[in-house]
Amino acid sequence: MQNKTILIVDDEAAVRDMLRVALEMAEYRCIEAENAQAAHALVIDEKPDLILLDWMLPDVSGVELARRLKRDELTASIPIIMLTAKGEEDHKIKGLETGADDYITKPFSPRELVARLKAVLRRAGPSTPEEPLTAGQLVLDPISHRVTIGGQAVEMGPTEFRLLTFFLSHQERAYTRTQLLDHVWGGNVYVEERTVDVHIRRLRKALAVDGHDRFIQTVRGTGYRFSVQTAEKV
Amino acid sequence: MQNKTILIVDDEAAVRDMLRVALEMAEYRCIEAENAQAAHALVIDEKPDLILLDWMLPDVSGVELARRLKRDELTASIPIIMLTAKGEEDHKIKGLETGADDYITKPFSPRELVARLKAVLRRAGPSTPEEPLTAGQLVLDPISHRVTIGGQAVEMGPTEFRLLTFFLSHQERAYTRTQLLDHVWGGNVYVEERTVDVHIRRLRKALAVDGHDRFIQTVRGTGYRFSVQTAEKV
DNA sequence: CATTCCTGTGACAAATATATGACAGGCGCA
DNA sequence: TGCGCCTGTCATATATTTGTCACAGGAATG
Repeated sequence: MQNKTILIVDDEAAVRDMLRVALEMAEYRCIEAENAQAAHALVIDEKPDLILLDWMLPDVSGVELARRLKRDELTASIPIIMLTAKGEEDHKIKGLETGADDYITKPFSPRELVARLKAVLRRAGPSTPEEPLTAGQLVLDPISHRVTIGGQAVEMGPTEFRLLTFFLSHQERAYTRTQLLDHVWGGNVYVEERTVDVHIRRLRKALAVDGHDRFIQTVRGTGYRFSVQTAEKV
Repeated sequence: MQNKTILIVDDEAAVRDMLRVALEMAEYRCIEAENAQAAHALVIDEKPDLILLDWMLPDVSGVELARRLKRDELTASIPIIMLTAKGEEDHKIKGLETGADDYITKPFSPRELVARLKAVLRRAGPSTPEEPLTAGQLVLDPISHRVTIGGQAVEMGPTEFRLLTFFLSHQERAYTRTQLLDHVWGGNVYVEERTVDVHIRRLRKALAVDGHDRFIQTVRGTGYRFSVQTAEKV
């Protein structure tokens, strides 16, 4: 099973750390934000599978953030679990009214957290396959699990497919090998960084329909970047 | 990459040796302590970048030590990885609640150790700035790791990129070669001052899209200055 | 104008980083 | 069990980048 990404939003680093470790033990990948603004950016950027949202945040309240996310077409389908402190129980119902899918009262045991999280994820069902991802002539259809360039089918292995999927949803951005390992392989896997090179090469080879790879640029000293601009330019 | 210092705290010499070997192979500098008291002294004295802390120690328990370190202003920011034995799994999360940033269960592979250690260090480290840096027509986008002048892509090596990044965030100010070495190359590297000249030249060449470099001025007898005013003036 | 500093350049060899081709183990499937 | 496809690692080939030099110009100085 592919790793789910959980976004943790809490202003206390200690709480975030605890949550992160508990979740990573359960094989989830975590990303963190300490305020609503950062959280919003991350939601757009990383498309997490679930959001753990603290009731109280320094800038905008968690409730308000939840409301916004649920109102936005793109983010509405992401389940939200609200974290509330003991005294705030009165707001429970409100929390759910704003669109949260569940709430947990602090303090809670890591076990409980993971259990409820799983429940919410299960309820949300298998994340609906999205729209085809494209880059110029290149089209990746998540539903049929197929890749084509100008209508021409392209074959590749599972890892290359995941890599390409990631690249297509994060174009024009340079990633280090480590970041790619985190995102494509999943946080709790330990492989050599050079392995990324090899898979990049395999992907390039697969995409080089006409003998030229114009999609993946190497960023010397850093890593790689997927970009269609450069690709089309030729 | 600059060498990070890791403090190993474990009462068994054999374990310390193993850890040290694994870490030194990965280019880390190691210091060791076999009890909490010695560990505490070393933390103050050496300011390690990360602490590997055994759960069980002869004097004070590792958990307690972690708690103390995290409570102290000076040491709170140092990441801690807790080492636990197989049977102690239940304690894992408790350990994390006390402030550890990650845990590893013994026995573990050296590779896993190094990987998790890197992950923890990475999380603690600074993150890339998000906003593009600009100077007139010149734009450096840290995200895509690209430089353009009036939309036209500009190629340069990693060092030139770092140099330009520095200049763009410190415009209109003259820097000596030594200062540039400190900021762009990183404090403790030994290279000739004249090396800066060469990189300045390379950067100028890269930026001289139209045949003229108007961005970097020479401050005779001192060093260089990046300024867009002069650049635009033509 | 002669001197003495400084900085600009082009060339290099060594150091690094990346691309490639091969390979053995792991896994699923017939 | 045998076969074929994937994967992660290596060792090796290539490609870039880097730090230094030696030398050419230019600028101050007197």
